Amino acid sequence: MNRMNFIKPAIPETTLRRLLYYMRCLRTYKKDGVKTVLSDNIAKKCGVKSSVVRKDLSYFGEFGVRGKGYDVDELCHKLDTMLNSLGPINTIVIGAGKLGTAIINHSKENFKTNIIAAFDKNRDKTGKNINGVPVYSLDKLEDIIKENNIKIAVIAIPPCEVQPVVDRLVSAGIKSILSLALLPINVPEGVEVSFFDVLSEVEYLFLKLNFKES
Amino acid sequence: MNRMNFIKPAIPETTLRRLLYYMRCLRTYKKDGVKTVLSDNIAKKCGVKSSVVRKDLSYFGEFGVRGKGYDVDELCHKLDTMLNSLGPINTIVIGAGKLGTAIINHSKENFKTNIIAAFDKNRDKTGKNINGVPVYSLDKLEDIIKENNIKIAVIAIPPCEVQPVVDRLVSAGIKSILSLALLPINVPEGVEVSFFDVLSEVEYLFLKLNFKES
DNA sequence: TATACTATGTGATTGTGAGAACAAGCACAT
DNA sequence: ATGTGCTTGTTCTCACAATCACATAGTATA
Repeated sequence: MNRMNFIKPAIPETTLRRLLYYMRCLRTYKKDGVKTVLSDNIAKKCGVKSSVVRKDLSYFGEFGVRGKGYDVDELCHKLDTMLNSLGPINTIVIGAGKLGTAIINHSKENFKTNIIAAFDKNRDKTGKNINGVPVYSLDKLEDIIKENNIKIAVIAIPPCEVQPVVDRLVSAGIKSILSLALLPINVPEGVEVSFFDVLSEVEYLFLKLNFKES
Repeated sequence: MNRMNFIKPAIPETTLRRLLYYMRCLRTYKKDGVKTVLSDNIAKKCGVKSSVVRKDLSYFGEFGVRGKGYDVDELCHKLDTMLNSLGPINTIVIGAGKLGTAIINHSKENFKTNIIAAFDKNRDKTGKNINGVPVYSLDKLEDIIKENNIKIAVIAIPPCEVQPVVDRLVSAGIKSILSLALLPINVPEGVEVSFFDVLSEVEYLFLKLNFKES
């Protein structure tokens, strides 16, 4: 049954995360000129079971043909349309230093996520462009967020300056913060914070290896 | 009950991940000179329930005093000791380009994760040091992995070159791969792959906002 | 020393996601 | 037209994680 038309169905977070894998996978199939795929093809590529793929897709609709599989172009298109109907993925980056710049440049190779503005307190950074993305003074923060109805912000500034900026982001309407600084930050109910750091991920993998295996 | 001394207890993955948050949180408490914390203090900082904190900690031992809370120094020290007893978190980075270099430099500010070697197929990169980390030719891959008993590798090379390198990593004994390239990769049973990309994370947060809220 | 109070540690319960198995449906051959 | 084979969509079961609630054990105070 197609639940797509209902408002806000309860889709598991794990499903949403895997959906990104599937999309990625489907795009490479499309690029390679593959016409049809089975749930098991996708599953193997993404390292999950085929029943998981089918169940995940079933949250969004019926896309396949029994006995035959999924039409790559069609599935790709339908999922894309569905996601585009949610509006553009607009985001801002706080901090136009090394890390911020790297993220902005990296984003230009990715057509999904739009970084529409960067912010820096440093005078010699503001007013310029980084790969087409304007760098504003932090004074403009609230204005830009409200004008563009931004809900997600990426924070790439030194740890000690994080909390005041977070407070401003929250009161300006930001609902989800991706922090590249490792220290814990305080936000009110309803705002989500995730941390993002390669070395933390390595630490986690390390713990996992040590506490799960044999 | 302290399960630390038993071999490979079944600790939930979610607990392991949160443990990193707690540690991070405890270090800032320590730095701020806070002597004692309650499970609820940690919980609020990390965005979880206090009972979750207590249960998570209980997998590793009894660290608190009823009616009083946790001694910050003591808890910090005990958890650190426990993790150090697992041995050093040694890892290697494949690819000494922009991304690889950034990670290596970043790792120098983090005392937990040791990057002990980098690899690159490019002749003008090999033989040099990046912030103290030697850059080897890819020929040395298997030797270094085996000599140092490396289990985790971070891949920061162009997508098209990923799969052959993965195959070599796996047969050299790598158990966990963190890929910074977005394309799916194939590994045998028992080897885990995670993907890591800021913009994918933004995409995920976006989906989460749209499919979870109100 | 006794009593009230406070916060931990844990057993029990609820909830949620993964995996397996099966029913349903389409294509194609005969 | 009908049957066969194949893969999807879905139900059901199991396992695991989050949450609750309470017993436990310490502190503080009079």
